[in-house]
Amino acid sequence: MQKKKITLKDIATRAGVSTALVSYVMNGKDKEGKVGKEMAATIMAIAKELNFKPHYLARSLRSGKSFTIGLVIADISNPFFANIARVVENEAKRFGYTVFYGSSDEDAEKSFDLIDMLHNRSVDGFIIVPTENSQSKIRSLIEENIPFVLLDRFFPEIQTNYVSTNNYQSSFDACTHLLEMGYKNIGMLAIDSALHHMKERIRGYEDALEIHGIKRNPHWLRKVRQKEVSVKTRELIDDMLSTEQPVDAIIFCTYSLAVNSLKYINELGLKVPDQIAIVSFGQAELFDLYQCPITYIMQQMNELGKKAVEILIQKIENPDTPTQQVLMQASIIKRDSSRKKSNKLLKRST
Amino acid sequence: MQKKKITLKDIATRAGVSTALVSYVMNGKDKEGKVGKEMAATIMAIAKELNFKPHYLARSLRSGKSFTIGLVIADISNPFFANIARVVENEAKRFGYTVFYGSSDEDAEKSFDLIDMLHNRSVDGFIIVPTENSQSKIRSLIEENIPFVLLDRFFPEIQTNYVSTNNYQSSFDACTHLLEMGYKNIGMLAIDSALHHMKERIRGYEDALEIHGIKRNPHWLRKVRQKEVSVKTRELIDDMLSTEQPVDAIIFCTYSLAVNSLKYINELGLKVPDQIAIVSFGQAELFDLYQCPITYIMQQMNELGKKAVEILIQKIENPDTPTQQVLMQASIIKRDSSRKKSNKLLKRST
DNA sequence: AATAGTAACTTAATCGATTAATCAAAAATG
DNA sequence: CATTTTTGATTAATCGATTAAGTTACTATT
Repeated sequence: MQKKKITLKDIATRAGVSTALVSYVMNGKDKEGKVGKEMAATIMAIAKELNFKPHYLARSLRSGKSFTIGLVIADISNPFFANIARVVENEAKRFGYTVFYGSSDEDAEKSFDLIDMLHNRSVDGFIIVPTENSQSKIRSLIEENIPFVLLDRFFPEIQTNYVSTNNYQSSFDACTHLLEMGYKNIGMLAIDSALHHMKERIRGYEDALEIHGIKRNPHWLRKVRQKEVSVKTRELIDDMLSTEQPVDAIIFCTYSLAVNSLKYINELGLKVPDQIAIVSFGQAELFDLYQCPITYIMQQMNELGKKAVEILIQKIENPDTPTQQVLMQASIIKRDSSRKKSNKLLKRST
Repeated sequence: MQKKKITLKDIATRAGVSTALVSYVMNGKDKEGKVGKEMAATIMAIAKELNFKPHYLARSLRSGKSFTIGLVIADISNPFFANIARVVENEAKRFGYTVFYGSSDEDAEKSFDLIDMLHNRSVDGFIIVPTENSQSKIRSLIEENIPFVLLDRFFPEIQTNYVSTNNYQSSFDACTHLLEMGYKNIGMLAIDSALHHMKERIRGYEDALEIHGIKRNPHWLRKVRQKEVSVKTRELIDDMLSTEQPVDAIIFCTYSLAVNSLKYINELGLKVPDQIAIVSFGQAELFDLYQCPITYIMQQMNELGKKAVEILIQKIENPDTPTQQVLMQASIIKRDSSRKKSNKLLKRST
């Protein structure tokens, strides 16, 4: 149809009025008795006819509000975050906000760039899944008074809004569940990271063993740097299995650890759960499709995403809103991969 | 640090010059001898000191270029598209462009909204994975002279830029591969859609059977509407298996069909490939982790994404660039799920 | 009838950056 | 030395929408 964009001015000219009046009508100020009824109707009609769409950049430039929020997630290839992104997007839309997102790939530098880029594009606020070593940036956001909410992870030493999961409890529950199912040598494969949520997952595991009077074995808890997951996972699993007290169950602390490990377990030909029981953090279709369904810790993705959006928008629209910190409970979805330990001994076929 | 944003004006005031000069320096026009050397240096120094970041909205409003592109994908929960999104993002960044994306969830209406929204936010162009029934919108983009490239799918009746895969060939190859491995009753589970790429996948399958002298059985080719995949898949698989000529191999046309079917095949306790061989479109970690590794058709994701970005940016920067249409070859990754058919007959335990 | 009040618009500044047009001063040219 | 060119900088319009402040013209009030 038309080649150039219709502006307020086009409508104003057509109606023989000023752009201001058109703007008022477009923003519904006519309901407040500021604009004549029939004039308002005329303008609305013309706008509809010309298929007017406001120029958001211009609007934002003038008003200082863009009705956009920046979402910085840690890893888009992790289905948990992909889903969170979708929830955040939908929820934000309900409030009239658009979401721009990017993935930091767990790299602090990259997350800084992303935040800067989004900030330069004038987003009104951020929802951030922070990476290791990103405290400085978070602090500078606070100093610059930019509204934001941390999601899934947070820094206990920094006073910020956050929405996260009680990882200590989840991990404690996971380990307890395995113990109750009759497993005794429970291992944990974790990420070697300073991030609090990871430390909590480890602490929960350790405490559960402790409380149930199980003596921890250093071979059972292995950590690997995020970047090395795909190359180091195998040897760590090997190590867990080849100590004189080999593990009979493993808790995977992240989705990527689970993927890599499950692949290796398949290669080794180990039977789950008879030779090795499994509980994993993260959630994915994959867990339904493995040789046997995998027990996992289900976080309240929908609630996490919604709450984060809610808090952020509150903060954007009223900067005086006090800091809010939410820790949600996760539940453990029990499947075959952690079913009651059978008594018959199965030899591993190495 | 500073609370308010630093603008050109701040720098200009500090340097005792006009904003215009600062703008020239910031845009590197000083290299063209338009600006005095030491003045340029001073301005640069001040900009650095104040940590100046240009206000993109203002810049775009004035210049009419935003250096952003809109990516509309069909379904973010499909790992194929999630990966494409990442490739596009990275490639665009190399050219100085930022990508804003959204998922249409295979819904034409939603894709229109997304496109409009992104257009109102002044993206310079689009990369679109079109949905069924979105021809009208595509045509209007052409009329409005908005640069765009269709990705993964296209409409043969509309003359547009596109980057896609030779789906006919891929499908033909997949079916031929199964025949060569000794399977005779080959089924295909497809999406019931008017989209050309789906029709091509079906045609490739049919032609392969035809050419190898296999008489097609209507029970072997079953289609389901996208929205009904999760509820209808089971009965279609049942049907394929319960006809008097039951299938001994199935080709899944999409990732979601594969996920749902594989889940059901697990439930039925069927052994892959002894009781049912499998080849699937799409690619995902899941295929590595199933009861046996799944043979799949690997599209050149990286090349697809890169080429789409390349064509789009060409079109943006030079609107006279002629239409470009690229069809890439896919390759078939052969795994255990389609290994040579064993002779021993296995009875299905229904 | 004079004044206040209000309904319905318009004016014009503004957001921050870009850029065509212009100008002043210095340098080069004949 | 007068004139043209070049260099280096400024002015001011502009992108499209918002919004405080101002202007009419008309109605209501006393």
